[in-house]
Amino acid sequence: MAKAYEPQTTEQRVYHFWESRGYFKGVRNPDKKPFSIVMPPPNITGELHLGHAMMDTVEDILIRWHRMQGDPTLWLPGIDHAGIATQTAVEKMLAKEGISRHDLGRDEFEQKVWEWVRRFRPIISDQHRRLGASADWARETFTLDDGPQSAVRTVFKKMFDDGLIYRGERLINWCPRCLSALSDLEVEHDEAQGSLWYLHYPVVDGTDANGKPRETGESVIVATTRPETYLGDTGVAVNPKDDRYKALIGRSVMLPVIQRVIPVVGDDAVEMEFGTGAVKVTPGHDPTDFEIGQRNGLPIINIMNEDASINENGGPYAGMDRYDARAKIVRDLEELGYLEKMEPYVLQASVCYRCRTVIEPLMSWQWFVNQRTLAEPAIDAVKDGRVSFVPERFERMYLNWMENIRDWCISRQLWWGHRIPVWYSADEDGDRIMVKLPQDVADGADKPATGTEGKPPPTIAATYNEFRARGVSHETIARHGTWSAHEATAICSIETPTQSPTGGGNLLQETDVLDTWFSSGLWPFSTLGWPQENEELSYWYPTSVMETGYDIIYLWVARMIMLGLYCRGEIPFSTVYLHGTVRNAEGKRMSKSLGTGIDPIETIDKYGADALRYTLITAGAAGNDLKLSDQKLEQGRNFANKLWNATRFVISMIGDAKVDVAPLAVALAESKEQRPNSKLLNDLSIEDRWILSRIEELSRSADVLMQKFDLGEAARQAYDFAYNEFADWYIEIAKVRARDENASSPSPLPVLAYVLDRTLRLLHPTMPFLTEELWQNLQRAITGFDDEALIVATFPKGASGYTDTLAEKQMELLIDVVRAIRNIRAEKKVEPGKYIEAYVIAGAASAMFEAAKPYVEMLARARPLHIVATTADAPREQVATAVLEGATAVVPLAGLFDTAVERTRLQKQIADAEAELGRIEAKLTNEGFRSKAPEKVIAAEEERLAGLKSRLEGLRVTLAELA
RNA sequence: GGGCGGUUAGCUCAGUUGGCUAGAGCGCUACGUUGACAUCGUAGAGGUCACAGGUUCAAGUCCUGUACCGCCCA
Repeated sequence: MAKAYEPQTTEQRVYHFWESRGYFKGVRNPDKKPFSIVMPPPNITGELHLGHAMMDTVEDILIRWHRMQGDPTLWLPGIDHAGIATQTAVEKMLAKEGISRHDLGRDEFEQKVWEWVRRFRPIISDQHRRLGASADWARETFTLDDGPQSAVRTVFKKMFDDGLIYRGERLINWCPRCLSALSDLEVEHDEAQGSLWYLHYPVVDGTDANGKPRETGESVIVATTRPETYLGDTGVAVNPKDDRYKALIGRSVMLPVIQRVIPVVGDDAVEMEFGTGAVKVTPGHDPTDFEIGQRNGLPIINIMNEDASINENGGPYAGMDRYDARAKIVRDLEELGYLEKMEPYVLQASVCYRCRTVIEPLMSWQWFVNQRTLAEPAIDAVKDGRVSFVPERFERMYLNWMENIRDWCISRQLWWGHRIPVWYSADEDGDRIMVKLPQDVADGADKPATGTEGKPPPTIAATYNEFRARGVSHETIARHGTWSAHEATAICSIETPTQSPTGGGNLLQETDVLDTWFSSGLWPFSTLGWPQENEELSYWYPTSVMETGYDIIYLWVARMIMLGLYCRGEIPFSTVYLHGTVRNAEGKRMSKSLGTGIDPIETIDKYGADALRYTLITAGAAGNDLKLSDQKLEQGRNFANKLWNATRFVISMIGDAKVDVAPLAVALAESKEQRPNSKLLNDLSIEDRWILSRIEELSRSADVLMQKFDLGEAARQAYDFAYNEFADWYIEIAKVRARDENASSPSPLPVLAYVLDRTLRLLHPTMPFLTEELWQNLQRAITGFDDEALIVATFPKGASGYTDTLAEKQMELLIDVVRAIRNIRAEKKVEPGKYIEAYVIAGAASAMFEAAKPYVEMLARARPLHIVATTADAPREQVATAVLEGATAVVPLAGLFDTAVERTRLQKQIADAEAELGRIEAKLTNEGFRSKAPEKVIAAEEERLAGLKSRLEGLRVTLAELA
């Protein structure tokens, strides 16, 4: 074995071993309860980031832990087509070649995206493997595979028939760059530095002789961050309680330049403190204004095109981009004296979560899903505990959102995704289908010309029938046109229909695709074959755990619960485990575009996958964000190396011999009934009994922690055990025993091998590569286990009830004595390698110390070491003394002795002990404590009191003798 | 405006259902290559658990309030 652990030469070989032996396959066993996780499908947009590393780590730990318990285990991986994100990514790639999707057209663009998919699928898959993910790769599913396609159409149809899906014209979030609607959840709010403009709207009263509105000379000043939207104003609102404006309600004002006369209305929603207290109302471009408009019967004027340029309703500004129009409008109003002032203002900009473009609220026909009906059972499922969250607090967040849920806009004007399974019959509704066709196609070209410079080609719009009347064929319209048909009859169908129910032909499918999260919401069962009912589905579903980031609790988790209950009447999973966001060392959100990202694969190359996994799982707690840094990764790497070397040492100690660990495994069987004979254990030396007692305790603890999803704490405890107990003490003592030529004590090898074996098992879920490699090396040196690989070896639950209290107490004392002598040596600056004489006044522990004498000598560099029964047997002059509970260490100092220093030492020990004694006595003399505290706690306090008292007495005697 | 968090050692964070002297990693100080490991070892320093009340025999942990910081939803 190499001198240091080399993950680079281990990981991929070990992974291949596992995969080639088929350990990852989910195999049904009707006699056993399954454990299943459906992996959140990473987006096909690119490579995995550390969030995925976190996801893989947590899920793989759970999966491996269950697999090691013999549970039928399925981890089902997948990839998400990620509609808007992938479309954006591919568009960016094409833009580098100077091509836009409009140059290619829908079909050809889609082919480009499929090329992208073929390129990234294997990359993503390999990255999961680098992380050690033991998923069932044969089942890997893509959201656009036939299965999920069929699931999507089936659910859509069911909802359509149930009246839960509807078309409607609503104010929606529109991304002018993606040219698509977004759901509320896909809009993010960024703080941005903007301005607040104060505009004069002249008050008018009737008309003058020329029929023009008559200005009264007064004006109302409104404040706005978006002056260009004044083009769409249909009212001014004031708070009816506002004395300044009360009188204006019912009167009118006139918009400058475009001279539209609009009413002043009263509405409680207007904040009197904001701006001037009078607000312009643009119902067509602001959600709050929309509501004010609805309440006060104000008309809606849409002033923008889909690309956020001003449309024909913008009068002189028509055709300008929204920001150019803003600048021009501000200039014009200023020149005409309508601009009161401008102030800097920090505003909440709503941006597209994919491309960061400022979204535009726009009136638009879209498809929606009614949410209230779906939410109710999903609320119940969490309230009654069928679905629980880890950590628990997310349950409250979930409920809060669910109880205030709003309808979900599911249509997207994209070219990539699940196309809505709705058709229109052109034969029957040809007059109600509005078609847009590229100009040249409408004029008879076979296909649109390329080279549109990133813009949609110029189109002309007409009804379907009008185009047909002009001689354009149905095929041409179907191939090159887009249509909006909200007045036509929607024919919803799972299979692609050839005619309408009433026999109409020339069907045109809805051009919109569905929100990606619609298909994601079906993921826990669409991946298992639904809508086909089959054995796989009935065995693995509902799944056990949904593990993902808390940032998509609404976007995804909530929808899976709603849709799972709706489609199959069953919860999709019983536990939701949410991990936090992995941030960089400065606490910044990692982002490729900002260059603050850390590549998980680079990290693995540098530190090893096990180090990364250990760090991710221990560096924080579930649901909390964590800052990842090189320092933390180093800790993981160092731990891996520590385990490597500890194992290497144990194996080298065993040498060519084969150690039989079976007797120990039997003696420490899980249930008491299986281990009636404890003679084997009783015959072992104290440190053996101690380390065995500790490893069993650790195993029991790990079992409990894992069940509670406390994965980080389980790993931390194993770390502490491996370092502080196994390596620092047990191995160090074993070294002495191994070198003991008299071989007076039994060989430590079986215990070393057994404890190491258990430790590797406990750590396997967290650090799979390293532990498998070490375990297999260890296997070659031992007999007694028939597990074929660690990945499928039994995860220890610990021998129930087995605690060797005496051994634990005595070892603690031994460790304390060694530390006390080391401490005295350090204080006196004794050369580290030099042996010095020492005494241990061991009293009742004399026999133990006598047996352990060689170790104490070696560990404390104390030779000759005298184990004596009473104080009288040890020197009292010129000695340093450490009085412990149960033993006293005495180190003769001769030339190094300094009475004053020793007195100070003793006095400090006394002071500490007295303070402690005071606390305990206060407790024990407290009536309330005596009567109300549990017996166990009282007994423990009494024991401590006794120990402390005798220790104090020893200290006082020693101090007295010193003087 | 509504909801959810956080505040514990110089830094980054753990701390289960309240119960020994509040822990870890990193950093810091001193020493050290004795045949597993310098990706190491030994010894050590370092904390009014944000603040103020309350409940309790007992509070970092439970309750109320305050301050500051953060996230989510409107």
